[in-house]
Amino acid sequence: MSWLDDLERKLHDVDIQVVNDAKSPSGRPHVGALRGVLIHDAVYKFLKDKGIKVKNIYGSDDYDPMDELPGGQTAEKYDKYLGAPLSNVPAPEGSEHKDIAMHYISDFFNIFDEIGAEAEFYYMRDYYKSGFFNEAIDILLSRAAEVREIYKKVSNADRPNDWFPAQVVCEKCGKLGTTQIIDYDGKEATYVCREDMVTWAKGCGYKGKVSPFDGNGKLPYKVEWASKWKYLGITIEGAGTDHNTRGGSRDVADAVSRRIFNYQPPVNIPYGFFLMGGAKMSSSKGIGATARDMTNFLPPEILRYLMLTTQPKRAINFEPSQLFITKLFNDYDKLHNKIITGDELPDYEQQIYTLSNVFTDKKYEVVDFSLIVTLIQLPHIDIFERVEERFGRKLTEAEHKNLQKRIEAAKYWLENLATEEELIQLQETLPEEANELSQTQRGFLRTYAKHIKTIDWTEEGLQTAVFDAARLTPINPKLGFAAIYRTVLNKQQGPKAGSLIAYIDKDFIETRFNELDFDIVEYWNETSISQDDFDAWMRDNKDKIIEQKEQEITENSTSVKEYVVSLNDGKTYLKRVKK
RNA sequence: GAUCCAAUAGCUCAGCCGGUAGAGCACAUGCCUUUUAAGCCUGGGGUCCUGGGUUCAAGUCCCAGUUGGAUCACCA
Repeated sequence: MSWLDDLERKLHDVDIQVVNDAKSPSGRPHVGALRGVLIHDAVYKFLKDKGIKVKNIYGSDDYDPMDELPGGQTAEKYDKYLGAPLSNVPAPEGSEHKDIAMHYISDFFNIFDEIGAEAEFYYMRDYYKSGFFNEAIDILLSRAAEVREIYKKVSNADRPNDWFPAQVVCEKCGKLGTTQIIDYDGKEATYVCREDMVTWAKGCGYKGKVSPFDGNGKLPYKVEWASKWKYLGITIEGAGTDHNTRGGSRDVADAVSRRIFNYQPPVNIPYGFFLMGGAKMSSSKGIGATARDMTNFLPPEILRYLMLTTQPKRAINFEPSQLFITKLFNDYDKLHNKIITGDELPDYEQQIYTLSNVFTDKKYEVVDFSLIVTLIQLPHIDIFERVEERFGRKLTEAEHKNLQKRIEAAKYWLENLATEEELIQLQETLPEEANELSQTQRGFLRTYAKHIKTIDWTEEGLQTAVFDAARLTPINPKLGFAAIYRTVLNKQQGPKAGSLIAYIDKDFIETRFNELDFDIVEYWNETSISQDDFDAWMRDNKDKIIEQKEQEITENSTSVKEYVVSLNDGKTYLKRVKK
């Protein structure tokens, strides 16, 4: 995988590589946040495998000001907290956590385990309150003019001379996002809590003087980023494309890091968004899948595969369609099967696999996802039993677990993502589209309905009967199947016909298959062969024939001769010859 | 306005360090007859967006442009 090899070449010359990523816990993290998690985790695992000393840290930026109302919460309750540090905002009703930052981040951190990501967590509130960033705050406030210059030069943003690169928590209203430090004497900062500081929060107008240290103050995002690099010794940190634009936050942080802290910025891994059906998912609006949704849906190895097989720079365009999901599972399975059969693989494919399949050993057999999707839509089917039947053995523990997770994924997909058309739906009445079936197909349905009266109503029997009926029509079995799916499900394809029919009422099937108008003369026209062709066929098979019957039938002054011929392979063919 | 990403078969895309253009699906032919999103064989189909440059050699590297998507310029 080139991007990892690339990265290895760019590593800083230090004793220990520190990989960092962070999330502001301002809402339920959307699935895009997982891309960062998995990219950084992949880097961590990749370097560790190479014998390079490395640690992976992940921060909760919980001292950031709350800049929007939490999803599903009332303005009444939370308006007054807009602009306050997230760690100081109370959690919503019913939460087991005290503050809203912990409320949101704790479940997100749980996800790490579930998807096999390893990281040491840290919380920015702790760093601020413990004074860890005191030195950074002092340096930045003292050199405010240089920071203003950087803002101007790098992102062409004008910062007035009474703007300082830190904010303090207002002693009166507790807000942080609304305060502007206008002076710093080396010990204390003079600030105003401004009404018009930002659009998303209103300050109280208070003016005061306070020490900006030990949690009283906080650095704004861009310079905070540079401070984290310097004081946490971060050497590798990717970020989404939103940060990576020219003059964007990454550029500002880079400049601050170099010029103020004399620290080489970490190796960057710019990565693209995670798009859902072509649209960017937004956590704030409560639309699109959250990280939690996606983790509940996809098995970890599939999710990891999806995130890692796409080159970081490219956007992942996730579609919840059956086609897309099936392909995703199949792509992974293909790779997995190559691994278990020991095929030669390009290095990067091997790498992706190793980084994707982090939980189980490699020696398990996977069950096709679309098959599972089909089976769980049919009642009374024990999938585990059916799979063991097919494998011809008991499932191993790993296989059982894997299958269980896939069944859950299939259920999730059916319940939350599948469209009407993708569901298997028994048609209560004969679908309109069935009128497009040929007379041959109609004849087949009638033949089949008649044939299954005489057999055991079992999945296998019903499946075999399709082929028997096809020979007796005669019709290409493919078209026969199509006729069944059209009349029963109003689809072109469907689950294995025998299994499907086995779970449907007998009378229903018989009625349905005889329901279409039937023009027997046209049917004969379509299915008849010439006497010569018939004779040729008989010559070809003459050694195999064990029984032969014939009859002539007439309808509307048209006559055909039907030959029913049984061969020694146990199969019976009908040949129809036009008179 | 600036920046980033993309453009390759009908569709979705792969193409790692420059070396005779690939896969899946779709399509077509043939086979098979317990194939139903779970058969098999074979085949057709490409101006690798355009124009220049570097090179013995460019889908790949460089420059300019076209089209589409995204991001930033307030905050994180």
